[in-house]
Amino acid sequence: MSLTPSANSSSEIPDSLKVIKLSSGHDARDPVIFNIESEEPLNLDITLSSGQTFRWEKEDPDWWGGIIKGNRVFLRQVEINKSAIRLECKLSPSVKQTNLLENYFNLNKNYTEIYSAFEGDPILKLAALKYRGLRLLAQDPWEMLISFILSSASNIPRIRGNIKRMCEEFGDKKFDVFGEFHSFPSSSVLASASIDDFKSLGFGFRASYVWETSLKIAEDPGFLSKIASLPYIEAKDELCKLSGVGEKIADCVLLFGFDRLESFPVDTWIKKIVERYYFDGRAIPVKKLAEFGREQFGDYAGVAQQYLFEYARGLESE
DNA sequence: CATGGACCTGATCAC
DNA sequence: CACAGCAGGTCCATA
Repeated sequence: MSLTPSANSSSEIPDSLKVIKLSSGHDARDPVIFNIESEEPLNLDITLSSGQTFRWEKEDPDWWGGIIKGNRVFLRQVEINKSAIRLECKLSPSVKQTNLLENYFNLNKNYTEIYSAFEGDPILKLAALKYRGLRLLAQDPWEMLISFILSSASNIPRIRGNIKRMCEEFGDKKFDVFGEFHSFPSSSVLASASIDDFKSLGFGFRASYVWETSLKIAEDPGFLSKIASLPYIEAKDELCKLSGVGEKIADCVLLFGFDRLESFPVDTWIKKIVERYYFDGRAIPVKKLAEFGREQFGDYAGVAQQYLFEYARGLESE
C-alpha cells in the first residue's frame, strides 16, 4: 500500500474553517477571545498529550496553556457535532500573527482523506477510529531538536521536567496579559551555558549532547533553514551529524519540526507494534523497520507512525 | 554493516 | 515504603 497526499497540501486555509471573533481586545489589558470552527477532525486532549510536544499544560479542567511562536495561548475544545469542531482561544492582544493556530494545528491538511487511505490497513483503521482527531503539529525546528535530544532513553514526565526547568533557567522572561512566562532558550544562550548547568537540570548524559548541538547551531545559524531546503535523505544525514542525534531523533525533528510526513521515527513502541502486526512477531532491526514504514505508508508514513505509536501505548495500558 | 555495553537520573513497580 | 531494573537512544568499540 502506498498512501498519496491530497491535492490540498497548500498552506491556504480551506473554506470549511471559520474564525469567529468574540472580543477584539479593545482594552490592551484584556485577552483576545475567539473561536475557530473547522470540519477537520481535531481532538485537543489526544493531540496535546501525544508525546510529539512537551510544554503544553492543562491548567483548568479543560483549558490547555501553551506557547506558539513565542506567544502564550490558551485553548479549550467544545463539541459542536460529529462533523465539526470548535476551538475556543484566548490570546494576548499583543499577538499580531495571523493564522497562528490554523498553521500550528495544520488545519489545511485533510485528515478525513488520510483516514480513507488508512482504511485498507486493519491496524491503522482501528487506530484512526480510536484516536480520531490526533493531528501532527507544526512546531519549531530548534525546539524539536533540543526536546528530542532530551527524549533519548528517557520518559515523558522526565522530559517535560527537563524542558520546563531549562526554559525557566535559560529562556527569556516574558510578560503578557496572563502574566509571566518563559520562552524556549536560543542556541546562543544554551551554548554559553555549561554542561554542568545542564546536569544540574537533570539532563544526565544528554547534557553534553545539548551543549555541543547548541554550540554547533549557534555557530552556524543557517543550519536549520538549510535542513528545510534539503531532500529527506540529505536532511536526515545532516541532522545525524549533530551530537545526540541518531536516526530516530532526526526523524522526529523532521516530522514534528519540518512537516516531513515521509519520515517514520522508530522507537521501542513502534518497534514492538510493527513487529507484532506486520512481521508476525519476528525481531527486525530498527533500521529495517524505518525503511519498511516509509515504503509501506508512503507519503503519510509520519501520520501512520503517530497513530501506531498511540495505539501501541494504548494496548500497554489496557 | 551488525552487535553489545555504557551512559545519568528518576518515575515506576515489585517486594 | 525502600529497591532494583528499566526507559521514547546515541555513541563507541569490537567482529
